[in-house]
Amino acid sequence: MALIIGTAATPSAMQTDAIMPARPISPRDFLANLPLLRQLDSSDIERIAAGTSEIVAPRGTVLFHRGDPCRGFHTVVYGQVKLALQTPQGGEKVIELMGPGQSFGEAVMFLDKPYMVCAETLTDSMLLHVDKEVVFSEIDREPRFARRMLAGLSLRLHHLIADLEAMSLRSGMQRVITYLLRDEPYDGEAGVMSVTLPAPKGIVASRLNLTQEHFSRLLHELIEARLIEVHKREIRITDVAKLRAYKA
Amino acid sequence: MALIIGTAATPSAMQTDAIMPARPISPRDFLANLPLLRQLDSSDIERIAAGTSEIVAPRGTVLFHRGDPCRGFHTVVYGQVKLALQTPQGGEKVIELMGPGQSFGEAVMFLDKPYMVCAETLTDSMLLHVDKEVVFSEIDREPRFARRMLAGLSLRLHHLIADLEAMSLRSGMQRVITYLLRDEPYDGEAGVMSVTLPAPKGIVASRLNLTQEHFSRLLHELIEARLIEVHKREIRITDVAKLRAYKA
DNA sequence: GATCCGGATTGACGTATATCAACACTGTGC
DNA sequence: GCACAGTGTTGATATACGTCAATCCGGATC
Repeated sequence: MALIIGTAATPSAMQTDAIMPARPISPRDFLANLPLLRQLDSSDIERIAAGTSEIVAPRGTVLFHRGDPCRGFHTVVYGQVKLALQTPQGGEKVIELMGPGQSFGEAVMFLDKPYMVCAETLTDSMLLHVDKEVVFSEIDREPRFARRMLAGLSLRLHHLIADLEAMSLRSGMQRVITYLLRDEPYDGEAGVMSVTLPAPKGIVASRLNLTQEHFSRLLHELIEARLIEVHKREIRITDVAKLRAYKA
Repeated sequence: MALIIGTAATPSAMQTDAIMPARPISPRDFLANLPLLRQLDSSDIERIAAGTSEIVAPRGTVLFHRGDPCRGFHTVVYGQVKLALQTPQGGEKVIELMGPGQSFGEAVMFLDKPYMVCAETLTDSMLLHVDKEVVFSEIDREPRFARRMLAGLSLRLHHLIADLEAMSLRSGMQRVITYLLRDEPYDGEAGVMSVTLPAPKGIVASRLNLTQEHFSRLLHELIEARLIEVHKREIRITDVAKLRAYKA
């Protein structure tokens, strides 16, 4: 049953509300199925599990603030976590939404700097926290793990650059469209599809660097143009190709 | 003499025009003094040097385009390289300016994806290119190297998030000010200081996500407010504390 | 049902920043 | 000295977006 949770990694497949597994799974099983740790042998997993602690966090829990020191990395078992930047004036900008199977905080772990972002649960959640010490010693012990870690960080960097690109040289409308289409193969003939926003519209808007109001208007422009239909967080795309081409 | 080149790593210390060392240095010496590779023993350096090639590139050379496959990473010996995103419509956004001692392209190396950015020399430059194969085998051989690499990528990620933050929740003016003050200790009593823009104003503007025109206007607003003086690329800051506080 | 609440929408308005176009400066080659 | 190219400035105008404030809607709660 660990598989059910361990593999639901794509954002669009993320459940909106926290779902407890029918039977509780062991941290060990969960760790062993993480992309980062798969293909390590069980003695390695055992060592890592020794440095791992469970965190049960109700909705609205702040896991860490900007400025807190970093003692390891987190991974989501179930629930959803928002990573966000905050301004002194109380504004906030969502960097990323993390769901089951995803992990965060690896990068700061390797630096002697405090967190830059703040992490808060959006739903009741459970996470695992892996101490940096066991990560470091595992890197020394197992080069394959180091390579996985390197690949993981690289991927994060890649996404961050994609975001930077989106924000600096694409319009709000273009950002919305590519967000809706993000895990759609470019030549997919599908025509129609459906996506579910992983969080309230205000949060998604911030993730896209828009105000809630502007996001709302953009969606309605797309509805107006008969390209999508919106019910609550469910968005039906009636013509993928036309949507992709809209004002592009 | 390798030290002279190998240590000039901070952007503000970067020379505007390419300066050839009085005596040419060996790639080996240069590699050995790179932050990434320091404290590796000479046999390691030797192996890496074996996978390294020299690149002499006159101003305006495109080292790689977006979409090109990645065969290793680059490091600047002398000169200056611009990393930029490009829009289909011919627009471009400078991500980073790289000077002597800095390296780029490590992240893509670990992914099976093509470059997202384009790299072009802004001055006559010389670089070293290190093949990914020797990097991978060195990771397997020497965990300290893996950790350095991890730290390097993490730092890059950290900067990228700082950029994202600047672009999404700071005004153009604030971006200019923090750019000017970027390697100034926060409690520095210095009062006055002087920085030299590493590239033509249009390039720096793009780096800050501004148009050249807007950048020009912002600088003139600061001149008007008697906070800075500008001669060509040289900027004298007459009151660091006041500048930092300006419209903050 | 009445009330309340968070989330979402809608409208009127303001503004930071881009765009377009003209021009000024500075050095270089002839 | 003159032409020229690269760079930077300045002004007029446009616009994509944010801000503020007034609802509105659907679901809990009593």
